[in-house]
Parts: sequence; C-alpha cells; structure tokens
Amino acid sequence: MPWELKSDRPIYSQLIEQIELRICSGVYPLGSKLPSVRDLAQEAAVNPNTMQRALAKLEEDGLLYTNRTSGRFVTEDVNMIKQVKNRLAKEHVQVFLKKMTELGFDYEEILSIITTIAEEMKE
Amino acid sequence: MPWELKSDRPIYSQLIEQIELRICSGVYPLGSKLPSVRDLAQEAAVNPNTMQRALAKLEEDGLLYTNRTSGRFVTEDVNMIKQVKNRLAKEHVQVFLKKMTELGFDYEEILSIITTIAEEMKE
DNA sequence: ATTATTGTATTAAGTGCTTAATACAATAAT
DNA sequence: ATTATTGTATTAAGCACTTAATACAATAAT
Repeated sequence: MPWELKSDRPIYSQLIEQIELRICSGVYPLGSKLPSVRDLAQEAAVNPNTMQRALAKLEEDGLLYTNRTSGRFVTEDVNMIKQVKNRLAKEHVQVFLKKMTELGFDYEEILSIITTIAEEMKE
Repeated sequence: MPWELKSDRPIYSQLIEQIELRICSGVYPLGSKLPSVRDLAQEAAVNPNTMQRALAKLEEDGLLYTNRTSGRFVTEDVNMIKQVKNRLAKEHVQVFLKKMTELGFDYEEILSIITTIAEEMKE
C-alpha cells in the first residue's frame, strides 16, 4: 500500500487519514509496533516533522500510544478501531449522497449509477 | 444555497466546485448573467481577487464567458454542462467506491450501508 | 457628456504548511 | 559502559494562498 499524497490539501491531514485507514484495514494490526517517525517519514517521502504532526494527532485521538523510547504502537482497543471504521464509512456515504443529491440525482438514479460504475470497475 | 467554505483546502478551488455545481444544477441557468465579481465575492465573504481566480478558471474551461464590461455569463452549450454533470457524478462514485473498498467493505456491504443511511437521512 | 459598473492587474502584508538542519533526553541494544 | 535508536523540540527559510488597497480601461447607464 503506497502513500498517496496530493498537493491540494495539507500533507499532515492526508497522512492522518491514511494511517487511520491502515489501522482500520489491518495493515497496521492491533497492538503492533509502527516504524519509527523517521522511517515512516522516509517511506512517505515527507519531512519527519510532518509525519510527527500526524502521529501526534492520532495519539491524541487514542488510536496510537507511545512508549517513550521503544516506539509507537497501535491501540489494543478493538472497539475503538471498529468505531473509527464505522464513523469513516458513515461519513463517506453521507458526503457521497450529499454531493449526488446536490447535483440533482434522486435516490433511484444514484443506485442505478453506482451499480453501473461498479460493474465497469470490476473489469 | 449558501456558500460553504472550509479552511482545509484552497478557497479558490472550493469556489470553482461550488460554481460548477450551481451551473450544473440550474441555480445559474444556461446563458444567464452572473452577479459581478465584487458582488459574488461579497456574497461568499471572500476577497474579489480570490473569486476572480475561480471565475477565470471556469472561463478557461468554457463554462463561463465574459462580455468585457457588461458582465459574465453561463455558457449556452447545453451539452457541455451535461458532460460536466456526468463527469462529476462519475468522479463522486469512483472516489466513494474506492474509499469504501479500501476500508474493507465489499460491494454487497456498500449497497446495504448506503441503503440504510439513505433511509436515516430521509427522516 | 458624465457617472457608475464591468473585468482585470498590481503590490504589499500576513498566515499556515513544509522542509532542512539541528539538538536533547531517555532507553534499548551492544 | 558505550552506542544507537527512540520521540520530541526549535529555528530559519521558502512557498502558496488570501487579503487589502489600489488602479486602469472599456462601456453601460444616466
């Protein structure tokens, strides 16, 4: 899973989202140790300060915790991760429905379009 | 339709999106005259330079055109607007499906969730 | 003819994000 | 005991975006 960073939004917030995603999808498993700030920064081709900023936020949210000098770890609270996953899913759906509704599509049309495009994407 | 501007992304690109949306959804009808740059800027609580930047981009894309000092107008090309609308819809669906898939949901689950949340949102 | 409105351009200042280059303290590894 | 690695903090610089304050030319409105 490569790091996808665009220049149209602050990098640190994109990092937050992608690390959240990695935690929710199991790329960084429950309780596992993360690479060091410097290693993560290098992986993502980003300044260590920027990576640190993202990690600090995730720690503040309780998704990560630090053991002073032994490194940083993913929370062992399964429930918290499930909640984050559900929150993200709900947000994605709401944003999507809002945008499509604003564009003038009704519910039936939305389901129809999503089905069509999903078929296209399978190929 | 109020202007929704957040601080986590360049304002000018949010303006582009929202004006595009207003054109696609008929808030600014085919061939109609837009408010002046200064008026639009005031409506959106934004600097005229920033609004100008957004309008210039939309003009470059062909969605708007300028009559030197009589003002700025929406294109009369129905087809172009339809194309934009379809492009936006497709992009929204693709982004949505990508995010949900990354989170670990399969197609059935996505349809199920979207149906549930759509029901909730009707209330 | 005069005035107001149109789009457009310029300059200077402020802000937030990012990077680079360090440095420090704590502790794991040797 | 020494060394390397950990997270963390600081300072300075550069960049893009935004705002404020103007100004100008063209033309619509009066």
